[in-house]
Amino acid sequence: MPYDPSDYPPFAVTVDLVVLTVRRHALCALTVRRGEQPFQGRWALPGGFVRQDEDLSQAAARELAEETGLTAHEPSAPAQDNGAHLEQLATYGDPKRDPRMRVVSVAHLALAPDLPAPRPGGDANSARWAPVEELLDQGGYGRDGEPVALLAFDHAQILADGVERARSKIEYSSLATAFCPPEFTVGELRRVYEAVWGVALDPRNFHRKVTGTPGFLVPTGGTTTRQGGRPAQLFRAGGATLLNPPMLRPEV
Amino acid sequence: MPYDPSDYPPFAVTVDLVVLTVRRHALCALTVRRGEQPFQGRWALPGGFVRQDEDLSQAAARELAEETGLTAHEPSAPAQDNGAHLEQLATYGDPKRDPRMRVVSVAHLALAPDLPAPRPGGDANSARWAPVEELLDQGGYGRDGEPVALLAFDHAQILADGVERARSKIEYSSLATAFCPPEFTVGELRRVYEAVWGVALDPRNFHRKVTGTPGFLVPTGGTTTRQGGRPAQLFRAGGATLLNPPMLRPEV
DNA sequence: AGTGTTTATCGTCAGGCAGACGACTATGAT
DNA sequence: ATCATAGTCGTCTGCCTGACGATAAACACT
Repeated sequence: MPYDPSDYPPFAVTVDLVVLTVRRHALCALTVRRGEQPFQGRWALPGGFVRQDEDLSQAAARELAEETGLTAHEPSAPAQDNGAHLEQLATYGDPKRDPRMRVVSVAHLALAPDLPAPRPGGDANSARWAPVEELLDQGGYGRDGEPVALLAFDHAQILADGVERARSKIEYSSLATAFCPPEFTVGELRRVYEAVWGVALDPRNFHRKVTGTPGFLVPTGGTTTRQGGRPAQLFRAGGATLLNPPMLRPEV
Repeated sequence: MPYDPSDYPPFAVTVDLVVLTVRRHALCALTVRRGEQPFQGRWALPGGFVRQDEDLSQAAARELAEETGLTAHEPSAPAQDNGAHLEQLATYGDPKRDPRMRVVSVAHLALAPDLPAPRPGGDANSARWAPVEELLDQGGYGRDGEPVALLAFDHAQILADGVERARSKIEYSSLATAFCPPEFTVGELRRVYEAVWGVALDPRNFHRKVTGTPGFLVPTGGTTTRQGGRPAQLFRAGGATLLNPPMLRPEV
């Protein structure tokens, strides 16, 4: 297959972001309102064009910073500072996915703690955290009675893929800590799992499991009572990234 | 971030293929010899440009058919006919990955049985199955004494990612059957796991595990003796795609 | 101060599964 | 006939999980 570098079909390449967080016991995704056609006025995932001189991961990190102020770290490093976890998700290139032209979008998945920077997009009117349940439950109505239309383009599919990635990845990795602040309790981590999976977990078995897995949690020595009830130990994420044996997601 | 559809940085988009099979107890990848600059004469992964009117998965399936004659089926469907498993792997877009221009490559992973069509590329001189161990063991020498140079472009990284995907995915899915012919024995399936993981497995525990997992294997009623020794039952891949609990890869 | 509520943490027990490994079976090779 | 090879069935032990009882330490009442 010889090919001429000067004779190839031109594409536009974008990055789209699935930014997830846990708010009020619900898994939420960052959405922005579109200002132009097509899908004007509809909600969409944040994203933008990849520039000529930047890598895909750089473009994703740049878009994430522009939309949330979060800085990203690589998938290999555990979440130690306030940055968000960022990893490539998948690439979407259906010829008809953008009616204007041929656009290939490299979707990325970002996991962030709840509101380290409470300004999604700077313009609060054009960006919001929406429960993924509402976004994926096609044609429902939001809490404010506003009809929740389908996301623009193929973003509902991208979001669904990102949510599924997050749900499965917290099973066998310590990624759930990316949803937590730098210091957190076992109960807070459990509520993350419960929100992402949409199930209730036994607090006693969960506590045994996460504290018994070497390298998962490192006690900081402090305690907190911010959840009410008996004070709980504070932990940081340990160095382990892969959990073996994994957390088991209850079936059904 | 308003953007003008007529004003965007143009990219070339390609698909590259990591085609894996198991030959002679070794995990092998399909490589082709490059005829042009850059990296002329070096081995590379098969691939090519995405056409203006085709989807990414279509482009990958087309390239796979051109190089091997295999037809692909979707990741959701289990391998029932002679086709190969094909799924998207990841996308590589470093600005310098191709010295000539900005190329974004959407890599795909294909798993095929050993030689259903023994013509890799039609031109036997320009394509070959190479053990991934040689390809990833940088700077070694092949069986014929020829120095095994690094793969062209970033293809060593792409191959490593594809191999890692395959290694982890056969843990929790029935994907290992994609390396087997339509009918196979438990022992043949075990040798697939051993080749992909590079470990030895206990035949008795393996047999108990795979025959005891509902939906993994369906007996055809026939037996074979092609491996020597006592005749073995023949199986087809069952409908189950996810194994729960998963196969456990021995550590270290 | 006492009582109830909430959350955290420790313990116990039974069932399931995996690793180690013995035993037996059915072929082909010598 | 004997051996080598590969397949198949069992047994046993240890670990992990799910179910769930019990205790501990805070706060909000009255």
